Amino acid sequence: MAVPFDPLKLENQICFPLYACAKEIVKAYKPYLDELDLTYTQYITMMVMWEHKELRVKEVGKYLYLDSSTLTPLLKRLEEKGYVARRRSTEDERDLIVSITDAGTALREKARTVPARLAACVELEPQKAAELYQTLYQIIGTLTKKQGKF
Amino acid sequence: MAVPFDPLKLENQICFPLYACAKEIVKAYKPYLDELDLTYTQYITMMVMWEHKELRVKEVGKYLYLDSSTLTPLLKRLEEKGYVARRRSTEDERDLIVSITDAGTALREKARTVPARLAACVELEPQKAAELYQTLYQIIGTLTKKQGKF
DNA sequence: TAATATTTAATCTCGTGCGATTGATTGTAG
DNA sequence: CTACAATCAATCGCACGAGATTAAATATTA
Repeated sequence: MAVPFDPLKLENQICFPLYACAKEIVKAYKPYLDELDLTYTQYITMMVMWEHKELRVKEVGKYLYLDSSTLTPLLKRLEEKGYVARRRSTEDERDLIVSITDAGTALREKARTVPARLAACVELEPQKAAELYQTLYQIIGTLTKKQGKF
Repeated sequence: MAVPFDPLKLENQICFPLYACAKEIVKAYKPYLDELDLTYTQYITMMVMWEHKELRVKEVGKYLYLDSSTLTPLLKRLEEKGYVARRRSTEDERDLIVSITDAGTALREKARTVPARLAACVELEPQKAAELYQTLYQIIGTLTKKQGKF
């Protein structure tokens, strides 16, 4: 008896393992990020700030696929921790400029070992990691093109 | 000049595209799930209920990698919508048994076209989808084994 | 220039998610 | 049998994340 393929079964979903995997990875980061007093979203925000030093909220959002409703409170928390500074642009008062502080730059040193420690947790072969990376960005590209905004 | 590989750059992360991709996919589901008056998490919960008809909260959580702090309010919302029923087990009063209702079963018909419509959005080649599926479950397996609970 | 449209960060509401705790129930060991 | 441990769902606090709206500033157009 052939069992018909059921597209509404959880095990036949491609999106569910993606959703679950993302959650489990964020969970895996937690012990390492706790040492830095950062959540995962704050961590990737700091990554963007470490690289660019100074960005408008809009630009941070473009890198992270997040909008101001998420970023505004998050950046305020990072400001409270002393890792970033927030000020209005003088050229265009609509823009809020986020810049890295010395403490923020210093935090980068503490974070240096995080990627390797996380990678050790995930134990993914380089070949598969590369394929995964390519496929994920392909999907992101397809979806964000359709949804506009990015 | 060789540019040194920087593991703290966003573009060198494997976890970030996973996180971003999961979010974009949930966003892509939205228009289709709006028709069913379900969020994504409610949708996958219904998927589990369509398949198993009756489960303890603990078991639902085992399938979805969620615990009662997320599921209890979510299941109450599904109960309000009339898609599931909640009752205490008589054999073990600690267990709460979730069961699908007729309205919940009927909803499955309305949901039938969702997977195909979403797949059309994502536009992923079957070969890549299969690899992605395998890799994601491999990672989930590695992480959940380490983190216990599952 | 004056009215209108656009852009931007911020705010509000709702629904997850997670860690930690609580309280009730059941299982277990002395 | 009784103290103790384990197992549940539920609750609480906090931090996202998205959609919708707001208010201010800037750009565009009539």
